[in-house]
Amino acid sequence: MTESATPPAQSPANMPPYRYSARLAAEIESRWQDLWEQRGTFHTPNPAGPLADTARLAGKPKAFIVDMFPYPSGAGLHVGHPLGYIGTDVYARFKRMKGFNVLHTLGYDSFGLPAEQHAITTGIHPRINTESNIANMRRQLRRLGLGHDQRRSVSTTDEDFYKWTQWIFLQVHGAWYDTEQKRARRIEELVTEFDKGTRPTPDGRPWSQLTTNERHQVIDSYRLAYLTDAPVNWCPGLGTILANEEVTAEGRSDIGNYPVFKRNMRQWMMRITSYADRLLDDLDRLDWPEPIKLMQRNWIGRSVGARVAFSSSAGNIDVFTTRPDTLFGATFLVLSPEHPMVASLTSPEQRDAVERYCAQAAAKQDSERQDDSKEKTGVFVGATATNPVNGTQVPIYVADYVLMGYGTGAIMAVPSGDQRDFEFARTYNLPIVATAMPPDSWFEQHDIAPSANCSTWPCAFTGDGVYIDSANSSVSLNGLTSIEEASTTIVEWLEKNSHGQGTTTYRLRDWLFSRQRYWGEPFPIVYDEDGNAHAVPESQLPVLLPELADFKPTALDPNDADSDPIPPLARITDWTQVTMDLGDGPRSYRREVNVMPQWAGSCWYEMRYLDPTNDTHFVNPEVEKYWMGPAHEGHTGGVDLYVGGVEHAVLHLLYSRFWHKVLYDLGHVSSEEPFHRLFNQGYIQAYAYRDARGQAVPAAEVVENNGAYSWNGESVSREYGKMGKSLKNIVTPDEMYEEFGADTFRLYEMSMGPLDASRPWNTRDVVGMQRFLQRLWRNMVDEDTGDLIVTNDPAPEELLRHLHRTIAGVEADMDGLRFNTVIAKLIEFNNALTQHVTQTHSSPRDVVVPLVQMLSPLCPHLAEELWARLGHSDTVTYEPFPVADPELLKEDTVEIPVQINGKVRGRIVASPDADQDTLVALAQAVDSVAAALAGKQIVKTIVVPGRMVNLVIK
RNA sequence: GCCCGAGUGGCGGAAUGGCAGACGCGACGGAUUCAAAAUCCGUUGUCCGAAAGGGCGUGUGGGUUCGAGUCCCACCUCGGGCACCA
Repeated sequence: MTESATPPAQSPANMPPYRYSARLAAEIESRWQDLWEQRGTFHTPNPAGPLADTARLAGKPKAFIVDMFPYPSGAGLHVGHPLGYIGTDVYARFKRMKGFNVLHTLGYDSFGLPAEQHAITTGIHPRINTESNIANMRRQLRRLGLGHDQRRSVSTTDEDFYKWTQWIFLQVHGAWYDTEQKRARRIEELVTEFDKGTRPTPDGRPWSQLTTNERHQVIDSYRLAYLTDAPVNWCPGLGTILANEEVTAEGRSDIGNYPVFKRNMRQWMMRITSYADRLLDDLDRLDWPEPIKLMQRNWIGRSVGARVAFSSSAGNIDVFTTRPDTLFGATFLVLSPEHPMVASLTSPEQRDAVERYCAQAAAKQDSERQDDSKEKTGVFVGATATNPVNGTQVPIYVADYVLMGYGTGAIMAVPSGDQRDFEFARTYNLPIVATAMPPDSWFEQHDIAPSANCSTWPCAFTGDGVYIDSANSSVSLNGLTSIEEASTTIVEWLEKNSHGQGTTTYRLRDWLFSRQRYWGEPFPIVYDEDGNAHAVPESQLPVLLPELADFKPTALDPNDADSDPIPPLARITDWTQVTMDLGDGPRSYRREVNVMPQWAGSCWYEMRYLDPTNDTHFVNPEVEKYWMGPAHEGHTGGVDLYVGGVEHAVLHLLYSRFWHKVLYDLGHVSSEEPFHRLFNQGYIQAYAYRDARGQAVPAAEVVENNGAYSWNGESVSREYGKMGKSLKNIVTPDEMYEEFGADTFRLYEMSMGPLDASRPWNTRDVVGMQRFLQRLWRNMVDEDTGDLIVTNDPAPEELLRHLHRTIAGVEADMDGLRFNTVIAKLIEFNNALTQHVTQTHSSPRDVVVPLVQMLSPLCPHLAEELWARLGHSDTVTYEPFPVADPELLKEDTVEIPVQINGKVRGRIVASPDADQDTLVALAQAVDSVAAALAGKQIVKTIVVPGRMVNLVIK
């Protein structure tokens, strides 16, 4: 049997004419999909604007359910792609039946590198490709029966979408971060403060004395979107800047294998670091998976410590440390090779060595420098600095294990308290001084005698110890026992004596926001003759991406590190040069020729679903308030459920939170967070097979025999991972529609396991879900005549009780997105119904109706069909979800296990609320229990009423 | 190296600290059929046993508890994230 073989084709000739087969399913499904579209079944009402229908939303709570929108790939879908979309569709349909006004749709993230790269290889314009890909994906997804409001589907490349991406950029550009109020404010308010003198200008001169250019520069330095020289990966051979992910470990381009150079270039940045604390702290309020929160916390990387000034001949050297308590143990300083003071500190004797070392470091790739398996290297600069706590002269080194981009790019090295410093000190024979006496257990663990003499230590000690040798005339840490206490003490001293201050640094960097590409949103920015950036007025948005026949980047001499990129847009000189009136008459300006990164559109797209055609606002404020809502009890506001892959844990989910907070601060949105509840769906994985030469062979043709795999008689090896064209293991939804129908396919994907777990695809297993639907269909429809076999006779009580147990369980599991156990419960109930139908040849309406209702979120087409056959003229979509009757949930009797010493030895049947004495008496009367008890003494009796009895004997 | 997450039948997976293996696949047996497919019914953790029944079982080793897949400690394996962040 092959792993993913298709079952033998059914023979329609011998099949009963009304069997629920793939053929019948296809007929039902396409009919209902057309009906839904004609009737606008999934059109969701807004409280205002063109989509308003206040009557339909009256009294209903709202549920805004969003999938992470896809990039419209040309490769088409495989069965792994729709997993999350099916999950959200089932949930959305469930919530509709629970009386919620549900908004669910899907847009397309169409700008960016993949589309552009594809265009470059094929020579087809990205717009053409993008549009045909979107059309194809819409077709494939429509066939799945997703209940989306199609009127609200948007694409980030639509002009009336990216108009608002540009508008939001201008909001960010037009804002600054007030560190006192801890929020973004409009740049005009900053100007007012400067003008009034309530806020001093950077150099202290009155605002009125600054020239226009000077004012412009001061204001620009405060903006949340700003220009700066930032190091980038410049690849002249491709004519473009590359993302870190696109550069190989050897420092060459992933595509084309050209050299890549680190260079500073003028780039747009977003001041996300201003929001570091809020992005970190607000995580606590979100209903997100803990691992994702943890990844964001690590990414932001807040570390609390101190800056300490060490004086030197070239001025003060600021170091950052998280362990100010170890200051007395600092025996040398280390500067990053890029540190601006390196040159001025270097002595003439050491100049050659230092320059050589820095040049080597500059030539290295980040990945090389960060390979911590290698030995630490560094060079003495020939100068010393003074430790402010004890006046010690400590040598200054330059070493590439210190990074310029973190803290101050300079550290104080405490070899006794930091493993990296310890290794460096051992390599260069630098002194190691203990400032804390480790506990005896630490010495035992390392098999050495307790001693403060670090010469015997095998490594640094980083825990809590008793402080020693840590005092000067005005402060002493000696005798303290905790890092926290010692740190507080020494920071107070540093601040009092102006040697430093407590401070917090972050691993998070500002966001590099420009790309030297074509397929992205143009910046709404122009430059004047002095090079000052100006915002394009709102009234002139969108700044359209100009049509460009040759959209390829200009390739340059691959080895010329000093060349400059020529972004595609720079070549259209009649576009880049523009005359406009920015309030001081028509002038000539030069447009920004970079474009925004792929992330820009995805930072806010969900809000455009709310009001997709609005041409005066990015979203009508009333509509925004209704769907995104302000925070309330246990809810941060924003999207109610956001489902997508874990790969967006940091970048997209951090950038979008940042933009949302800026919009909140400026009063444009009513919630502080965009996504209240986040759920990461797992991935569908698949087996792939390779022959002896390592070539992938078609997985569908591989034969398994006793755990060995072969293809065409040749033995092949199996691996487990992604589905991919090159692995020849792709299974498409279209194949599943063809063989089983969309409802069976949906059901299988939901039944494979919990939604957040990854699982292997097995086409062989799909048939189980089809059999279930066949049995369910047969329980209501005669396979030979097509007649309904449903009667109005009441169901037997036992079946009714089973139904209500099922309702209660299904409802709870639906709410928790546990669709796999929902399906198990429905199958169990349907199996019980089958027994009844087999005996009576009829199906009681009072259990069939709720069964169809419960099935409808999972298998909407089949449910609609049965619903109509049961005599309803309207869709089942908005029917109330069945409610479990508490009376029918109570059992008259329950079977209870009787344990002897924790092992089951018998069973009793009793009333669920029988008391302890009754249960024990019943238990002792059971033969097997009595036998086990014979001659023994019961020393303890544990009874959980309605659940179990345990007799402890000896 | 550090930080997360996960280990349950032949396979995917179920189990508020209370009958381990729900449900599905596969396999085996039977009904139906000229025959097969499809469909329906039954069996299916493992070992001993003819059976009744019993022993053993949730990665490994300890612990808490009347009772542990579930809680605690240590370890092993796999998956993921970060990676000289001072």
